[in-house]
Amino acid sequence: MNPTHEQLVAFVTTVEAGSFSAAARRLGKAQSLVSTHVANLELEFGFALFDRSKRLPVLTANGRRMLAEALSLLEQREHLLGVARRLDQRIEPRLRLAIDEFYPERLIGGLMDDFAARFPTVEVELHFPLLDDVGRMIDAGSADLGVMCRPSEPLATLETRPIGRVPLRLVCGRDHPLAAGGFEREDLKRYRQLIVATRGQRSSRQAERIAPDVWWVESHFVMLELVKHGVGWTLMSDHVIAASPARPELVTPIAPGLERWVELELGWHRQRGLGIAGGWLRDRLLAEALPDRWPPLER
Amino acid sequence: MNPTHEQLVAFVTTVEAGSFSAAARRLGKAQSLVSTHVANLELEFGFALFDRSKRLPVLTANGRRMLAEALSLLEQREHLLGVARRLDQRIEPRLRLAIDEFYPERLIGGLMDDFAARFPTVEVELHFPLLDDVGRMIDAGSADLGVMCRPSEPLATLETRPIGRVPLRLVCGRDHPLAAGGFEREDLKRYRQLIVATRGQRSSRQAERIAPDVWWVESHFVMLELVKHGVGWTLMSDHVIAASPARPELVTPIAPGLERWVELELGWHRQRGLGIAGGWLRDRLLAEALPDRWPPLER
DNA sequence: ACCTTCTATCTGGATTACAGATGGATTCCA
DNA sequence: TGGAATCCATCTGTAATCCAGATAGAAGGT
Repeated sequence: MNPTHEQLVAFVTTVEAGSFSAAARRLGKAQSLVSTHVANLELEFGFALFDRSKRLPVLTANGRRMLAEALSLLEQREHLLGVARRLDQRIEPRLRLAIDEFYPERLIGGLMDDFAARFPTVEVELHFPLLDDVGRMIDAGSADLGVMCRPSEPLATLETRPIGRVPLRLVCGRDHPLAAGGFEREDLKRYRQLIVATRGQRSSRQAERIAPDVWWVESHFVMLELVKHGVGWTLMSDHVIAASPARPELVTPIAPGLERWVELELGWHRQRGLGIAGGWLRDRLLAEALPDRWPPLER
Repeated sequence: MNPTHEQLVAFVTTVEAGSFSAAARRLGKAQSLVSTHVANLELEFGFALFDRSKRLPVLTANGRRMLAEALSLLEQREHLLGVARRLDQRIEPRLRLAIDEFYPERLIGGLMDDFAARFPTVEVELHFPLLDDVGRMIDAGSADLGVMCRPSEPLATLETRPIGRVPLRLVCGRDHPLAAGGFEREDLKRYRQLIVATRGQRSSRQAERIAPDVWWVESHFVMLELVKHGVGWTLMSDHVIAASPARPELVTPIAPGLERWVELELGWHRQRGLGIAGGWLRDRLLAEALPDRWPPLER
């Protein structure tokens, strides 16, 4: 009986993702690889981990029991890697950042300039994921450090610190009924609301909905295009609005009684830890938290 | 950074065995494989685990730190395997026993007869190791269940239960000065003592020495041949004496004040556990412990 | 009924794993 | 001091394994 790390990862990721195909997408592997890894694990163990009578695999009782063991083992392994990483006196060769699009880009520029000067040998990957969750990327090992919106259900494997919040403004098209302002908060419910979210995020984003009529869109830019055309209204941060090609056709009317913001936090893997360069960047990001007061948008 | 299970096993076994070559022998692998596994682990970690300036590798400070992590991880993995094994309702296909030669063979015959009837599909390996330590075999995974002498430094990874003791008799050749009997205990020190032990066991067997002049021999049978020829005397159990081709030329004089015996115990891997068949045999071996009184040797 | 998505199986190419041979160095013993 | 034994690192060749991608069948949703 010799289960491999990859088999255990395939098993655990299948449970978390809900299917072999979703697990494969998350891991960046072929679906057949995940399917085969789990099947081989079941052969080695001598019992089924999943019930496959329906289209989607469902954990068996034994599977639940082994899931607990596998999670524990993978956690222990991350711990070992974390210890090794801390003992490693070298600067890591690569750092992968995942930054939610709500985080203002202008804060990153100067910081990464300093980083480049200090760590010229580190290859940086800068992701602004939307189709993936930042927290899940860190958990899965495809990102080392990330800026994310505070999740409703935080992942236990992440170490997180709050770094501030970004205020959100009401945005609509010039011809939208809300464009002139002078309306009550209740009036917002009469018009369609657009919310940015990926397929897996709808449940966690339900708290953001105000209107009963909601469209979910997987792109900030596309959504603002729709807003420009009067499809509905949304709540968006200044820097995203400023960067949109639709900017000239967008208006941000005063919404009395509507103070909304996005709480952002920095996260990294608790056990895996960070290298020297990653630790430096984390400390800088924590030190330079978001400002409390925001300048008004330039016209 | 993706250390494999085999790399961690090679690392840990090298520490325990004292060298890459000894680890390779213990694992039944090529020396180059162990050497390469550890070297690759060091490349991944980014620091040396061993100091190789002398002929034998010596753990570095970082290596000691990683050893603790690796042992913990391997223990956790054994735990997972143990859980899987207990959930596995099938009878295991193979059971490997390692039995110290001090354990009387005649107690095994009937027991294994019952075992064969009850578990006809289980392939049994029966080892009577001398060049290997029973406890280490279980620890390393090359034996599932074992009968061993109580070690002076028990392995923490083993679950053990005492199963009795085997009395030892003084044995010498017919022409040896001690053959006639009628001597005091102090007289034993005047003659050479022969002790069975492998290379790694001398330190743990020091407690058995009575005479200052000791020969260490790696075979019960060879040792009794030497005793027959008057090279020295030894302490041995009845059943080993009875089975020796040298038996007719050996005598067992009464040694007043010399009560010696070997404490035997049953052991298995704490985390890895045992299957259904192995569990059955363990329970039978525990239930049928060694008798307290021994019949005299037949002439 | 049709489309989308999922799973299990199969194929082929690439990569990896490992045993064994070898040379150089260290250590021990006579 | 010299020879033998043992150890380690490197190299080679063979075999086995790994994985992506294609495919067919089934489940589920609209």
